[in-house]
Amino acid sequence: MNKSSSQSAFHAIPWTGKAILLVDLDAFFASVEQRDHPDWRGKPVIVGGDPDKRGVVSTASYEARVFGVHSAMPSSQAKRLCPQAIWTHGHFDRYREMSNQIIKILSDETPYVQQVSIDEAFLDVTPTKVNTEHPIQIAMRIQQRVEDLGVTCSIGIGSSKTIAKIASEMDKPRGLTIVYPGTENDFLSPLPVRALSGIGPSAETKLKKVGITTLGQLAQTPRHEIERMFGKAGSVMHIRANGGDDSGIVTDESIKSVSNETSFAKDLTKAHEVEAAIATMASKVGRRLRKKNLKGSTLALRIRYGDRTVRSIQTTLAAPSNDDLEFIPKLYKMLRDIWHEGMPVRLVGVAMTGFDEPPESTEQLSLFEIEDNQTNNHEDFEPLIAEPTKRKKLLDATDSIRDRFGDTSVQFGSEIRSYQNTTGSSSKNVADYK
DNA sequence: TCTGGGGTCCTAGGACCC
DNA sequence: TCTGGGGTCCTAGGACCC
Repeated sequence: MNKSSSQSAFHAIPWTGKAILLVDLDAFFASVEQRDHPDWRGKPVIVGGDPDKRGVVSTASYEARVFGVHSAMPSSQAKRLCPQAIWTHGHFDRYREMSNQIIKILSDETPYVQQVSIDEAFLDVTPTKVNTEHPIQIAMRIQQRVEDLGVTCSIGIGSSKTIAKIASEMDKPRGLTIVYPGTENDFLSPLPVRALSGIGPSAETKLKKVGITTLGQLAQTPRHEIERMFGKAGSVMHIRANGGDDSGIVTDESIKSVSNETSFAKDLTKAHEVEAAIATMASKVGRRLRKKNLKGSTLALRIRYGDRTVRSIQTTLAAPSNDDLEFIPKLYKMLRDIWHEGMPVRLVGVAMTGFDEPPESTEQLSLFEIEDNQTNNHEDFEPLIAEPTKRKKLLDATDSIRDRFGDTSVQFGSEIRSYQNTTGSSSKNVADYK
């Protein structure tokens, strides 16, 4: 990319003050699928759960959106609207990989990159004496480089994160929307309150009851009235509706929780089914914690009942843990506090939070060591897990095997039951694997 | 055959300590 | 002996985001 030549051909109103970009990848998951499957390009593609298993749409390609399909729509409804759509459950490692490549592109422009999700990031590209380039030029170069990777993005440019975010949504896909400093209030005032990040269905309803439907009306309402309705959040939304938002780019966001949850095609009612589901979720959480080298001190269990009401229970562990063999029994105890046999269970979730302790140094076993440590004998299994350091090695080894051969390749007793009960698929235990 | 799964942040009440 | 207040931790629930 030749900066000087593109600069000479570039004419725009000079940018004064802070410049924030919001880069949003267009229909990201579906776009990656179309990139990776050339024959899917130009066709409706839906990434989401099964229509007959209470699934929802994660992302719909623009070709599918023409039929009215959109994110979070029940898959069953999407299927009715667009029966010819190509359906996939998604390949999240692949999306993560693409996302990382794009973050690298953004990091070439500035160190002030804040990734807000797998498909969105803020950048601070405020012109300085050293970096005099116009924000629009930077945005155009980012769009080109992202397209070179085979997906597209929309970008909003403004004087704050709030403005950049809303601007990015004005024109999709491949849009570039600029809100010049000083024009923020004209830009915001006609927009519906829902345009503001932080105002969801609940706040929208509450505001409508007092006659506020636009950001202009929200901005004109005395601050204290909005604070009375929404507390601290109200103060923030009032400031933002008035074009104010001095929040900066946060670059070092550490993980605060790791969770796994699943909804069932049919509600569970039997204790062994619910316990098996909990064990499966817990083992996934444990594995991800170990992968991230994290140990959590607060363990939480979440149940959604047949009537969709939710209950949760959490407990503080005596010592931080990432060992599901250790905390699964605790989850069973917690389960008894919020559920009894016969109550329909629609969803089970397990979460670990409380990562206060600095992560301990990574200690990985090589594949050779794993094979050396691997046992062929089921009788050796129990004594092996009783001793903490050996247990860590066992967990490392099973994690590695799962990485290579998939989740169902290695299962502990409590999990095996879950697969037999819910899917009927065959499974192997550690001892069978070699 | 309506409404997932991964997160973050806030609130409010109770326990406990000083 | 009684009362109070602040700070902090813990817990459950809920709003919101992508």
